[in-house]
Amino acid sequence: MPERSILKRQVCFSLYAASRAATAVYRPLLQDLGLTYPQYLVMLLLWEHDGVSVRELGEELELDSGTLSPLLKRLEAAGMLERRRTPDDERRVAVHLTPHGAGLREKALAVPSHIAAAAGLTPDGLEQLNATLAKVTAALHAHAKDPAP
Amino acid sequence: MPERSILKRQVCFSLYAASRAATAVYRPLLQDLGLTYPQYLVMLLLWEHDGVSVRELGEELELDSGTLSPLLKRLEAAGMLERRRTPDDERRVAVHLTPHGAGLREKALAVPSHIAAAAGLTPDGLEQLNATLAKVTAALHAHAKDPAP
DNA sequence: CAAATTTAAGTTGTGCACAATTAAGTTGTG
DNA sequence: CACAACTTAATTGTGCACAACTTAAATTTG
Repeated sequence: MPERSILKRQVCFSLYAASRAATAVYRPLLQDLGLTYPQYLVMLLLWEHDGVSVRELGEELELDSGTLSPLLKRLEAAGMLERRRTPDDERRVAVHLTPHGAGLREKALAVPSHIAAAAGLTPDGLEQLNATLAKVTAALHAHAKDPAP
Repeated sequence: MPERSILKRQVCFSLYAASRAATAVYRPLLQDLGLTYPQYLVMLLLWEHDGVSVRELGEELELDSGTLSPLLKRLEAAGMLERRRTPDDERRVAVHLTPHGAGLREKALAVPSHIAAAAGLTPDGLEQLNATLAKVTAALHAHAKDPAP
């Protein structure tokens, strides 16, 4: 029978612990860029597609405006982006990179390989873990919406 | 080549998203017990071994006193536990369940099976994911301590 | 077209995480 | 024994997450 502690037997704790451990590896790397991990995720999206709306960011990150609004405000205060209401739909706020924010991309390119190495998995193992996690997340989301039987 | 977004290709985002999705499934179940997910983790440890110290809780959960002290204070205020400095070493604080806290265990027994079902994995798949995550977390921790080459 | 509904973003309040610091107790060493 | 080094908790301050609510704009509908 498993000798592991009550926590180590629970896959949800493993997720929780792994997620925090990954963020901890990111932290010093991102600190050099002046970013936190959630801020880095926002910047990744903006580097790919400048000018997305707060709603679109929230959809990709699975975060609501209660989290994103203050986060974007901080990034704006740091001079990395600007928020502008879109003229065609005054409800929406489009997020645009400043030159400083756009320039940070170069320095951020080295980050992912660092993390991949730290995880101690082969590229194949990483890919497989990623696929499993995507599947689990989708199943959990489906369940959260309709916590049926 | 992969059509997935910049985020979905990153295993760390998958971890972050999966962890939050799992917590979201826990939330309504634990709300019935008057617990948050981190509080539930603490209670799991106490149900297994009453009277552990704050340091030991922190070691198991990989959390420091900056997180645990206020969390325990809230559980104490809710009447679930008591904190007592140990006589043999006045630095340590032992955490003891109250009858109410101990009694909650029965109601919490149904929780894990709910989550396992929601994750949409076979028991085998869960076990394997758990093992992979444990391995990754250990590798990440090792790297965090010594961010060498 | 006016009222009701829906959508987008922001605000407020609670509870983690975590860095940095503080305070008090214990241990080790000269 | 004295006192430096270490250990344990708690505190302070920042930044997420997330629920609940507010405000304003757009859309739907009677």
